[in-house]
Amino acid sequence: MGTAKERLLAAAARLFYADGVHATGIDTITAEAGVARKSLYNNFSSKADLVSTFIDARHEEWVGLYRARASAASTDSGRVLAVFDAYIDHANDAYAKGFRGCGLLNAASEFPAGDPARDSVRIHKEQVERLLAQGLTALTDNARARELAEHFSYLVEGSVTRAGLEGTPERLERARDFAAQMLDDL
Amino acid sequence: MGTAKERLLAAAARLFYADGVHATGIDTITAEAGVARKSLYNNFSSKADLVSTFIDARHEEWVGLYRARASAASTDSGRVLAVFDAYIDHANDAYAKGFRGCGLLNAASEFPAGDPARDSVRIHKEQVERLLAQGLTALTDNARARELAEHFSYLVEGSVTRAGLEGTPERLERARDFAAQMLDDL
DNA sequence: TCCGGTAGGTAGACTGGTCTGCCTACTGCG
DNA sequence: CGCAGTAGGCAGACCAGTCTACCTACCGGA
Repeated sequence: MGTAKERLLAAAARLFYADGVHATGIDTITAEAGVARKSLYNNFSSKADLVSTFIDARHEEWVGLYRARASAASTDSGRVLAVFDAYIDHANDAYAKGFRGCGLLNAASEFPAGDPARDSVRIHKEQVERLLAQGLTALTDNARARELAEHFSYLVEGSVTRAGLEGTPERLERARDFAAQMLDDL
Repeated sequence: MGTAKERLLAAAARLFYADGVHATGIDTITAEAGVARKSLYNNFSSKADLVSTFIDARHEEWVGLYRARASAASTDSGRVLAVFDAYIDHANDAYAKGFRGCGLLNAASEFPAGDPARDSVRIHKEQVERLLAQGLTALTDNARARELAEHFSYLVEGSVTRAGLEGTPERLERARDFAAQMLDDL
């Protein structure tokens, strides 16, 4: 069953994603994890600390999905498109209450401007763009790679948002197609 | 000062945008509006009703910004890019606690899958894409117009999300540039 | 081998505060 | 009068977080 900390983090991830951060109470998390409330405060200093850990874990999880896709790709284009694939994998995961878009963007939108949680998500999205740019340098010059990375970032984030509203990964796949066509045209 | 209903809606819009829907209580809204709690329940059947009205009002407000930009545009391309301009206008509005991206997307992300609030926002975003497609039919054939409208929708939604994380409209302007270049290449 | 300390788990009471929503009583105005 | 507003009390639920008390499991030393 894993340690109390692992189970708390897994339960929090499920509930935060499905219902939102503010809508999920401490009692709900401990009940879902099958753990005493004290154990939560033994492992996390506050709910904000749990949220922060959740965001970092989500980030690592996505990077893992991306790396798996990137190392399995056989072409330079494929390695760029691995960013889209990682999001599609994410969308195809089983979600208790349906696909609802990017968990990090959803979490960020619950916090006011200037909140550390928003900064963490901003940095995560900047890293996604950086990974796109790195992949693109194998295909074109540096300036164009940066420009395309920014363009692809908007395609990814926009399509994952639309996909989340509709509950299916279709729009992510469409965005991937657009990106693939642009790579072909290079 | 306007009627109690108007002031409640304006106060709710400010607070929902700045702090989020769940984080904003009834008392905070009535205090911000300078209105008694009873007046809220005289004009809205529940907080959910107020949220629903807020979403509809935001949609109408955005359509107004778009129409102003579209009718001021002198070229077919300009009328397509008016969608980006409407979002940039929106971002440049004065926000009490800073620009935080699209208020409708932020609101939607606070509700679980299947909630009517999410449906309203999904329909809003579909209408934005439809407006893009309508503008694009003046510039290319129908199939390509639909495809480009989808692509531009992702550019808009992705860049407004990134812009919201960073607190400035810069990324929206970059996305507009990308779209403008694609229109030039038609 | 046994003994005692420690770490981390359980259950659940409790505080102080906020949430939505309903209620009464009063006021100003057409 | 009647309506729409005001102020504010109140109920019932939920919130984060603290606390007590008990229960293992393990580990090091006599």
